Amino acid sequence: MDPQSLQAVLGQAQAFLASKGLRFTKQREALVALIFRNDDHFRPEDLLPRLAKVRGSVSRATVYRTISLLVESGMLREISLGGGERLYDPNFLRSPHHNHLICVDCRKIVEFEDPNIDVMQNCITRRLGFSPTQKALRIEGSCDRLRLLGSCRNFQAAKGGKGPGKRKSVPRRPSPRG
Amino acid sequence: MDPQSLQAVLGQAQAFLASKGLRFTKQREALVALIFRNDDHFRPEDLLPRLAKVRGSVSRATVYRTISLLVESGMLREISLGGGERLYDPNFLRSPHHNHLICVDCRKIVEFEDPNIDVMQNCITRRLGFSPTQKALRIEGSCDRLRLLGSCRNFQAAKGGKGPGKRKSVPRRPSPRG
DNA sequence: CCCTAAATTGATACTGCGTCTCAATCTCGC
DNA sequence: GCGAGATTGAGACGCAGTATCAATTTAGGG
Repeated sequence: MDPQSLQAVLGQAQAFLASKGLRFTKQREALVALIFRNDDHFRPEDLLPRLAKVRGSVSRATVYRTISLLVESGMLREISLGGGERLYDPNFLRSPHHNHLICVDCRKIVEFEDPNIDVMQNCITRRLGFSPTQKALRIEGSCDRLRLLGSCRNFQAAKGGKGPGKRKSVPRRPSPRG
Repeated sequence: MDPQSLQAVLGQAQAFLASKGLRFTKQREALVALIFRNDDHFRPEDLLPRLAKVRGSVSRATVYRTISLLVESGMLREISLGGGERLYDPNFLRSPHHNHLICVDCRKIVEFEDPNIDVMQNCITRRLGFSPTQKALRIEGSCDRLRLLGSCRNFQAAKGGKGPGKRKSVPRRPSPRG
């Protein structure tokens, strides 16, 4: 995200907090800046070490509290992969209608927009007596074509690789087949 | 599930295990019977107390291990709600193509089938270079109409209500707004 | 600038869910 | 009955997230 947009996002967060009589503290500012600096989906736990590098760290409790506020403000949304894993997605500000396609094997996530599926989603939702919320449609698939090109499992490995000590390769897969 | 179908399911489980050189033990049989006796989505932890009533209990580790096997066999599927909550769905044997609509407020789940959305799901999946897996399409909505009729939050309350001591009303909702 | 009320923070304890370990037990085929 | 290998259960363990609470920070009034 370019610096100008980031400023706008910081302003939006500040405005939201102000509207609720809450404060725009240094910790919250640091978190918002970190979250919206790039487009990555993230886990709250991942933010801790990254914060430590930037400023004098922010406590875990504050991270979770701030994320809740951002979700409440609509600036951030939770997306849930399989396996109970949940990530947060900072890209809804730019692209409010996108959905996610997730690879069942490597958990790679691709964002997409599709007006047809939006219509259909609304249709089904209403047919079943629900109200559409413009939220969370998730499709699973297998990116085996990409895997053939070496960009699937390797994609994951590349992200976690050659980093700090703790490298847990493809963490959250049950895979009971010893 | 009628007794005859349940027999068939038990047979299917046994056959799957046999095909892998595994054993159809009393514990596994009890679990399969419990899981497929009715159509409810369930959490593994919920099975423990229910098992205790039926037979001399099965350990937690065995419950999780057996569920993994059933998922591997295709008889059971995981569905993930928001909030990191995951349930298991025993209904794919009967209705292999159904999807889930989930109420963002009360977490009520409605199953539905829709050939159009299946086609579209395949189309999008392929367009993005993935292979369809016939798995997990999840839509979120708000069942506020039902709530007006008193069957949404009350629906949850009714399920947990008037039971044992521990009644945690509408458990897994963050709801940071005091 | 000082003061007070209210919001915020961080350390820590705690919880729930799921996994791992390992010795004891069971089952199958012989 | 025997032995290899599968299975089980108890409990330790780990992780993500929540709750608690004293100490700190901030806004606003005087």
